[in-house]
Amino acid sequence: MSLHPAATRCLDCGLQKLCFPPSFDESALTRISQLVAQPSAFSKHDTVYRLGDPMTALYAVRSGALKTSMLLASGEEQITGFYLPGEVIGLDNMGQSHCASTATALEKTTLCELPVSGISRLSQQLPELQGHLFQIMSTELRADYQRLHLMAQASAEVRVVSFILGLSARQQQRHLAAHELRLAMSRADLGNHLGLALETVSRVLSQLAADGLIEVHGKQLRILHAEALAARVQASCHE
Amino acid sequence: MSLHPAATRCLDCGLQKLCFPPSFDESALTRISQLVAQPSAFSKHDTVYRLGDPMTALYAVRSGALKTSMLLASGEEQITGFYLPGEVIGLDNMGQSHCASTATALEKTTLCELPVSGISRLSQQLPELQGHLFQIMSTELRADYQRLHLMAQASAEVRVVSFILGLSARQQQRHLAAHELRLAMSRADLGNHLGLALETVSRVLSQLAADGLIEVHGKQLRILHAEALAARVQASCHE
DNA sequence: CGTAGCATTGATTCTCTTCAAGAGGTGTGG
DNA sequence: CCACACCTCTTGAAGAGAATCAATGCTACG
Repeated sequence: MSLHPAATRCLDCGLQKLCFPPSFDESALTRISQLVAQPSAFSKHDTVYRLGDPMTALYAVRSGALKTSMLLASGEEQITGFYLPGEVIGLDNMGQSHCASTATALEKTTLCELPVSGISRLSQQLPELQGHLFQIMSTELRADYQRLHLMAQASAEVRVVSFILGLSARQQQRHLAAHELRLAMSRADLGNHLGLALETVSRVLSQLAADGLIEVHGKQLRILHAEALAARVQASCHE
Repeated sequence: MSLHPAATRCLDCGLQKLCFPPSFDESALTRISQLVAQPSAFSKHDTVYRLGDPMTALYAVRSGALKTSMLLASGEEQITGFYLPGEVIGLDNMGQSHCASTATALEKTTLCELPVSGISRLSQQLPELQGHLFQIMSTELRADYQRLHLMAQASAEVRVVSFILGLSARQQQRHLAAHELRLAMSRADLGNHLGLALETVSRVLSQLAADGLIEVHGKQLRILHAEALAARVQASCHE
């Protein structure tokens, strides 16, 4: 048997409400649990899947943090997202035979593996699961549109602030301190993701700190004036 | 032909191969057809759905062209995509009760309406339909990641050239002339979508024309040297 | 034929990138 | 435990590229 049998049961998992909507009943959760293998552990820099790998599963983040990226022919990397506990990675590979992206752990991370074959089969039987999958995929699409807008229109400051506030909101969903963030990724990764040079990211953070809106100590970030930050994002739109 | 009743049967539709993968058999197509209402017609500037509307359907483009956009609180618009015949709009609203985006016709356009309730129900019964939906959603995700990379890293020229080549490829899929494009959208829309000022779009097009790579006459665009264009996109990566 | 909207072109300004140097932190080996 | 090297982050100065402002040209449509 497994080492921590209870931990693999979604019913007992603290992240249940994040992975699945509240509408899921006990029997649905039980059936999903049966698909989930023992959570697997990854260390910093480990890849969960890589560009070109056969697409076998979705993964729900149980602890830690990851980045997903597209590696281009030229060797350039585009970081497409950072993922926290309760979030699902691999959606961009759904329906494909092979992975088009790469997922890399940013720190010690554990993941619940959801085999696609099982998920597809089960979502034939559970309309609410199918609906949920559609929903998280469309949510991902909408989030990307927001980011596209950010990249298209927003200044460096607005991009960074939006990212910080977004991260804060996601932490809050996890019932974690909304004002104490840990930037698991490097400045370079952050810059890549936001379409900025890493120096620019650093400068913006320093400026925000100088203005007394945040405190930064390496990867640790404290939000001092969330409203003032939000105001700066709005400000760029009002003109 | 397109107004003939029989045209609502996917089996008889010339775009069948674009809307659905070849694996769909006759009975599957027939059942999908039964969901599709008579194609509805839209004029330039008509909206198919708007931000906040109840989410009732996906739409397959039958003829014409549309743009989809997110309207932000500030009144700003972010154009998230342009859609051609055989493509499906509304995926970003899947699983949501209300639309988070707006779809606007760029010219005379006809659409096949696919009610979500029917689509959801039918995809419970047809695994290949469910798989296809997952696939087009994930394809949309991957396309957005490409665009994100474009916005994050690429120069104005590369953005415009990538867009042109992408459009050309999509035309080719439709068995249309790959080198004769009609830019149904305005320069402003194009600039918005690519994260550039409309003047910059215009300048880049003029420059490409001056270099003898394309010909531009208003909305009409002819590609003279596809390879040279592709080379310019690559060039920015090799460094 | 004239007007309105869209597109092009030019000049200037500004933001971000790039290049460069130095500081802070971390991990390893002596 | 300290010293050194390595890596990441910060900060500064210069330059490039696109945005903005502004004027003119083109096209379509009543």
